[in-house]
Amino acid sequence: MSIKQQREAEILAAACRVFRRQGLHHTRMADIAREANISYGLVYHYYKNKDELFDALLAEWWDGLYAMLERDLTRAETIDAQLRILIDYFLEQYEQNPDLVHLFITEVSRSTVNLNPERLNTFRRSIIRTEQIIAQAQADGALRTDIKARYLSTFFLGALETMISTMVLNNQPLKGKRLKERIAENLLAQFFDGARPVKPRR
Amino acid sequence: MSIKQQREAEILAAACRVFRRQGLHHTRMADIAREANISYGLVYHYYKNKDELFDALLAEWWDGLYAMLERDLTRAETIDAQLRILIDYFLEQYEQNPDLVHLFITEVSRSTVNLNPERLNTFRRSIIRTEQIIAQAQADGALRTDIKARYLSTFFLGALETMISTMVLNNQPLKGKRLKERIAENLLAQFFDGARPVKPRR
Amino acid sequence: MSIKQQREAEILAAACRVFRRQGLHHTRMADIAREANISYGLVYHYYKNKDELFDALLAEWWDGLYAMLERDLTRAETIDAQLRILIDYFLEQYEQNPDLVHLFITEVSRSTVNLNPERLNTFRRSIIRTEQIIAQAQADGALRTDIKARYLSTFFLGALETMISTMVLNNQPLKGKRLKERIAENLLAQFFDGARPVKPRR
Amino acid sequence: MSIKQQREAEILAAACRVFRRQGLHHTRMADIAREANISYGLVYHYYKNKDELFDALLAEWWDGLYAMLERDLTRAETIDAQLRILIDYFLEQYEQNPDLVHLFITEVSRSTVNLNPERLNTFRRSIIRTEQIIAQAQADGALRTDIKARYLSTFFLGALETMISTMVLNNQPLKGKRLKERIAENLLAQFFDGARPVKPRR
DNA sequence: TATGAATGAGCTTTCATTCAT
DNA sequence: AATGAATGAAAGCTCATTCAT
Repeated sequence: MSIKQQREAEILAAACRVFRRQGLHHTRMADIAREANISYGLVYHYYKNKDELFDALLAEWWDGLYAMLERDLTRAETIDAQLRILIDYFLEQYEQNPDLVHLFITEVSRSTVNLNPERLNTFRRSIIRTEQIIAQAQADGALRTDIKARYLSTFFLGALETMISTMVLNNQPLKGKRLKERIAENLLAQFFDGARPVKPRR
Repeated sequence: MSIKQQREAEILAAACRVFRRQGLHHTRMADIAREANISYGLVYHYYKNKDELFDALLAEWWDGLYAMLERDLTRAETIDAQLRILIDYFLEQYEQNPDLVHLFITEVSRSTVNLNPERLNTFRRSIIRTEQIIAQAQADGALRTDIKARYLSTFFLGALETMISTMVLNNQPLKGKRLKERIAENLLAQFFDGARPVKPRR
Repeated sequence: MSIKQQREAEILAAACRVFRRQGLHHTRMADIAREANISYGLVYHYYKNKDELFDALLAEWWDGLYAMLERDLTRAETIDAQLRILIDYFLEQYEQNPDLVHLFITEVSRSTVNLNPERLNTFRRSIIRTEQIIAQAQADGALRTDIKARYLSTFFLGALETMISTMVLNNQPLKGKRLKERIAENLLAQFFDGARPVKPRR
Repeated sequence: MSIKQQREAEILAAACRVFRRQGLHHTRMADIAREANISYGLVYHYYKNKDELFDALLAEWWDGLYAMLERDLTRAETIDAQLRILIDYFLEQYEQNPDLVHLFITEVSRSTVNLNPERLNTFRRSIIRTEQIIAQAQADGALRTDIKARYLSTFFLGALETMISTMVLNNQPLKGKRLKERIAENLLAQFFDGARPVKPRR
């Protein structure tokens, strides 16, 4: 990793921490520079402006999400496995980089004003991709068809995202494989089988 | 209704429209004044500053939500009826005042930086109240107990909120009793019975 | 006293109290109205604007001071009696209306920006008048001549004014004839005989 | 002297000039910037706000005054020498930096609203210190004791301050050693020996 | 690469004053 | 006489961004 890349990573990491603490709009370029222990002029040496810095910060997240959707999801065979992959991806991301996920949740997932058109497009494609997976499962007879794929998909993603949000907003760390597994299983159980008292299927 | 109250309502309505169009942070007091066809000094005559104006705007929403929780939810007998009330409340709010719900979704539901402590507290109590309802239903044998009330509650609220969010972010109007009913029923069906192909219960 | 005059007096009294508390430049017209228990629109009914209100407030003080100089001072025979009259006038004014004297000391005596040309003129004439009295006493052989009248006058007025200022700034009330007498006698004693240990004159 | 210190000095000097011309409350930050030939924002780069700028301006004056009191006054042997030092300090300050002394006289010496608590404290200590010197001289038999130290001190400082004020308010420059000496001697002569025609002491 | 001085547009806020009622 | 709604000029202050060094 070159010195330049190192500096860029440092700045991004610093920006991420400050954004989490203060929110995107209450963060000054000077705050980021101070957090990174550099002068604020230098931030501009690496990033053209605040928007570009913010965008660079999201880039890794987006790229990872989209790549995952294309690669892993397509490969998985059952809808159970596919949704599990989706859940695991988010939980792992949160475990590894909670600040970045926090940023996504608070500044992006519910408002599009902060996104440039390209990112917004990636965002929409991700959601549509999930919907397609659901629709395919319906066609395969693996999911009920009396609820539109669009709704099922919304319900699933909403539950997942809110799960993460709750942890984010309460500053809950996500430590340990066991906890992640339980969350994933609970979410899938509710999604597939519902919240009614468990009756042995068949 | 006094002139004062009328003006306050006009300003709040104008603010709501502008906030929706431009987002909280990209809205200037001058924008609100222009939208309300008054001088910007007058906005300050009625509201001390932007934060207080924003807070006043949320107050109706919060007060309505919390009052509903206390009144209607407690009265309803089954968990099905209770959750239906919750869903209906949000859908009706969105139907009647989509801008305000938009504001809630984009500026509040996923970030707490814009909230003063009192509002934040009301917010948290609402979530806890929902959790209590779920827990009670578990105790009554109406909901499965192998998933914590906290998780079930999160999944439900997440699905509901994302449903609304999707409409909000796509600027979908919600017109007509039929559409609201279908959405509510779909959400409840998924939540209670799961996404698996429908097998006749019992 | 007509109702109109009563109202004007009330407003002036209220203004005087607020000016003392907050200073001329930190006082809003609304503050004065609130202190007088009237609407701020009404203040404008009686006084054209803030400057005119301030000027009206000073008018009594000025008029009294100037009249006294013309009337009493001229009549008194010795320089001792004349200066005593001057001192008594200030001390009595302070006793009766400390807020007004406070205003004079803090907002007028050391800065002329707040005065309109007419008032400024009266102010200057008062000082010149005092100087003339001193000069006359010098000519009569009652005061030393090796110090210019201008200086002697300055020293005397400065000592007097600072005496009052000290009481003003420390919020000392001036109650009782005895205290006033002692202050006056001390001031005259120092001015005439100096601060050296008392040696019997003659 | 660093560039930063230079700029700060420039801004202070500019502020001092504008304050003198327009008065503290009629001076805009923009006026100061224009006077210093710098951009508006740069003033804020160096001083947080107008109050802090004003305070920084007074700091030199205060610090000098207080240091002088502690150093020179304590060292001088007779009360004559001590008061002469006090007078000389003010006259020299005025000669060197009339604008700053003007500011002190017009905005500070007669009103405390513009002072922060720390400066106010220093101000009060200076006055008390002078009083102590007078009291000591009384104890030593060098000054009369039938007038309280507090009054003698007030009379002296009042005469001195008004002397300076008169020059300040009339925009009299103070040029030349001779003039300063005469003023000082006159003031001391009046203070010590009084205004009566001179009778040879002893 | 690095600094932070310098800029100024743009925003919030204040408040004297006017005016309809 | 009385009110307080309404106006908008005039400040104060912020901060993204540029630029000389």
